[in-house]
Amino acid sequence: MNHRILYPFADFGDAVVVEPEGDTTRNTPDPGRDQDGDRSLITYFELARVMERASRRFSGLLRTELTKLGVDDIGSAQAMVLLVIGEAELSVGELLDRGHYVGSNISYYLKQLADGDYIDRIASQRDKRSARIRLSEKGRQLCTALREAAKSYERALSHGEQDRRNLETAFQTLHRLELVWGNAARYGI
Amino acid sequence: MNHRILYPFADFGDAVVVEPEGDTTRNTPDPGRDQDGDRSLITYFELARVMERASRRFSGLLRTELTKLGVDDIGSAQAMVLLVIGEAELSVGELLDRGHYVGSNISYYLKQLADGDYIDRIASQRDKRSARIRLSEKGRQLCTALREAAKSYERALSHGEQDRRNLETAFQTLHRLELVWGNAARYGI
DNA sequence: GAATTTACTTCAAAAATTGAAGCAAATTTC
DNA sequence: GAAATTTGCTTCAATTTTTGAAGTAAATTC
Repeated sequence: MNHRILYPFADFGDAVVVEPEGDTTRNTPDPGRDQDGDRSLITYFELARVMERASRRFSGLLRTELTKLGVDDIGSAQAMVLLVIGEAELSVGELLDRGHYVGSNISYYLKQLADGDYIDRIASQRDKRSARIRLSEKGRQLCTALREAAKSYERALSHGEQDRRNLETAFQTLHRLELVWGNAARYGI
Repeated sequence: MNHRILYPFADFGDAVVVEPEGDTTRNTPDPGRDQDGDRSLITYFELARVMERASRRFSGLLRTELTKLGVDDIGSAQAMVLLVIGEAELSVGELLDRGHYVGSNISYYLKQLADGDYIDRIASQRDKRSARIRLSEKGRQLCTALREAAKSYERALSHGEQDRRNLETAFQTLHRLELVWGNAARYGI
């Protein structure tokens, strides 16, 4: 199977050969198909785009859930932070590591979460600069409700062994891209 | 292999069983590992988060490239729109479909792209409401430069047969999530 | 030819992001 | 043990992005 030879047809610079392999979702954009009419190709650009779109949909779901729950003082991004915190009790720095957020950004979120009483700040004896953070009862309840809601969405996605593997593959792949792109940004090339 | 029984350990509502299977990138956050200490689990929340982070890194790369190229009148989001347009000549509506953008949003981007002379608007005889859009020479050159740049980043990601398949799996999985989450948002549950 | 629909665009307000600066506690250096 | 530096955040101001409502003009339907 010679794939190198197929590249010239790619709409974007670098592409990846795809075996169509009968899938259930025949609603796929099939990027590249129109260009060469024969073989489907995906690029990092397209992967980046689908990530963005899927993220947006996910935020949309969270927002819908929040609205349903009558929560209107925080948005999906803040809810996401709550979910990241989970049952843990951590400092802002640890949260930063966990979530790969930007410092000033998480401060902004935490302020809103604190204002809405979704989190508690516990002054630490050891280091008075960094308070520890954990969910308040209100925050915990919201998280539980969101997780509960997630379960219902999940039923729409079949949960066979193959699906699990695909999900895992997607996760690992994206994680790798995150690292590579992150390093590329920091150290060039 | 009974996986249903593993769910109770999930930190978030719904999880997916993961076979660690020796991978090269042992920098993985290993979500869930701390909770049960034995098996790694990933959830849709975590997948959504890694999508967001990877998207952010990608935008970062685009921004870096743009800066390198001396482009400072458009950002990564606008550059992405240029890449979506590619060689096509389409109406705003078609672009909307392609990119799954929000109407007012793409108007905003297109205005900036038009102001920067990255795109041409060609009045359509058939329907005077919708002009057709395509890259200007300047826009085309920028796209070419960006695609060229993408190639170098690519080398950091090995391109074996397995990698291709993983990339494809990731794409299909995210696309499916996009659809399901999108439908869920529109029609509830 | 009036009413409705389509295909956008514009606007204003809100939310999110960024980078620089600031600050106080902790640590290191002298 | 005082001064300088570092750490671990927070605050601020400026941008950028997103959203929703309203508007407009052309096309279509009634």
